[in-house]
Amino acid sequence: MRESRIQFRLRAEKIEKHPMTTIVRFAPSPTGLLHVGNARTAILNYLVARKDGGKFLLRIDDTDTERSKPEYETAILDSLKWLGVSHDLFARQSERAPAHQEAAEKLKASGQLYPCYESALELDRRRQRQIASGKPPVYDRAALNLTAEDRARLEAEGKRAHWRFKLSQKKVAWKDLIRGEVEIDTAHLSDPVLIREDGRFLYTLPSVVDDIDFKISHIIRGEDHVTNTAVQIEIFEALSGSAPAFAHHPLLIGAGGEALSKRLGSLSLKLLAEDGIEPMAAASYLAKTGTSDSIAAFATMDELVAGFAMEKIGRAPAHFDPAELANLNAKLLHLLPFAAVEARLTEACVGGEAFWEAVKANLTRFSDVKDLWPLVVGPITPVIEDAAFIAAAAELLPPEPWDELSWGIWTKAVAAATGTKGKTLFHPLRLALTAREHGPELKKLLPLIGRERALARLKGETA
RNA sequence: GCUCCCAUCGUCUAGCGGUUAGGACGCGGCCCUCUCAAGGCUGAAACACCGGUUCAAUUCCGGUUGGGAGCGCCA
Repeated sequence: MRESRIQFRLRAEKIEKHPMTTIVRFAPSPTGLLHVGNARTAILNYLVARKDGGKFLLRIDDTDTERSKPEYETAILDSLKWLGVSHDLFARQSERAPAHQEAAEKLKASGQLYPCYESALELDRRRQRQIASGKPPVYDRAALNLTAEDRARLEAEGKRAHWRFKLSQKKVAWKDLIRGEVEIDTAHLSDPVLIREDGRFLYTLPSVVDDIDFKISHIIRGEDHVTNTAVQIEIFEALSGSAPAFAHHPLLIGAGGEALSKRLGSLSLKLLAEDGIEPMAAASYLAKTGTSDSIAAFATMDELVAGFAMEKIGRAPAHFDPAELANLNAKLLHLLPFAAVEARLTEACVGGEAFWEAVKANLTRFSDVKDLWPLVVGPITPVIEDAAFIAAAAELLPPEPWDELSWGIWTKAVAAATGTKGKTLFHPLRLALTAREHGPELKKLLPLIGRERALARLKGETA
């Protein structure tokens, strides 16, 4: 009896926990480049999908035909690919007009979508007036009082209607996966325009229709959408009788506390890539900032998936600091094994495993390997300040084969012969061999340089 | 102007009435070391303010201040 009840409880919890398969979506509008704020939303969605074994829909929200550009869509796709956020499903809102139309007809039939005839200019003036007199700029629903005759007259005058969704003017509440209980009073909101005067849809209705048709289980987006969510829940309910789960994450703000805006073109992923930021450094930073986890470099998405939990996301805006990302980038490079970069080293026409192991701790960005490679293969024009000392050192260069011990053997011999030690011993050798004050450890570099080339440099030749 | 959210080291945060207020990044020092890194050890660094409630507030409540967001025929 007791046992069976526990079993029942367990089963019930399981069902409740996984009522359906997780399907999330990331829905950028192709009106600009993907920036770090969008990318964070994309990653969060991706991690949820991966963690739950669900699916990730990439949806291009291109209902604004004036501002949407195919080249932006391409750029967004490229950026997501670079980031390592892959999608299972793909859709473009512009291609789903019939479904949107059908939904609109349904709402018109039920009287929840009503025609309005005010001009944009008129509405704008009205808003100004409301704000000036200290009132919230909310649409007064004047069009709701229009009779059939009024409408016929306006139409006859050549006026075309735009259509608004009739809000319940009640409180809409949901349990936000990040913010907890949220309650929005739609009485404080304007009835949203769903269809423009020219017949094109605004983003609100297509978004809901597509979320329903693609069986989206969780809508995870920035907190700039919370009031939209109240509106959209009402549309969800009008159309399908239920709404998905919602999670609104805090927005990213600039290192100095200023707003991050896509429209200002700030901090696009494209720019980060050009700056030599590793995709996984960006992904690690964006997945971890604003969470209770330490911000650290992770080499694979799998690790980020393993550590992900919605509960770890905070409720306050997080600062995005490019300097911190650059630092994380270096950290990531330092922990990458040769196998992870082999192809890229080949592509960059630089050395293999020994070279990577010798220089990786000195990298801030991957492209630094190109600057370091000449230390090994030349040409390097040596800097020799004390010719006699260097000549003496050259005489003592041990015979090959060389390994990491060769450096020690050689420098001990030089020390014994010349009576120098410490910096006065090593500094001239470094300058002669690499022409630089600083650089990777010479015990690792020397075998790579090789005896012939080392000797040439010690003789003052460019090699 | 109105509505909503937030407030702990410089940054990301842990804390859920009694703690030497913990960790991570960054910063300083020491060690290692030919240098710069890397690595090891170590140090400095925070409860925004004012009122309540309470034996006791970082923690609960109210206000102030500060920050974020929304109020489009944008998304």
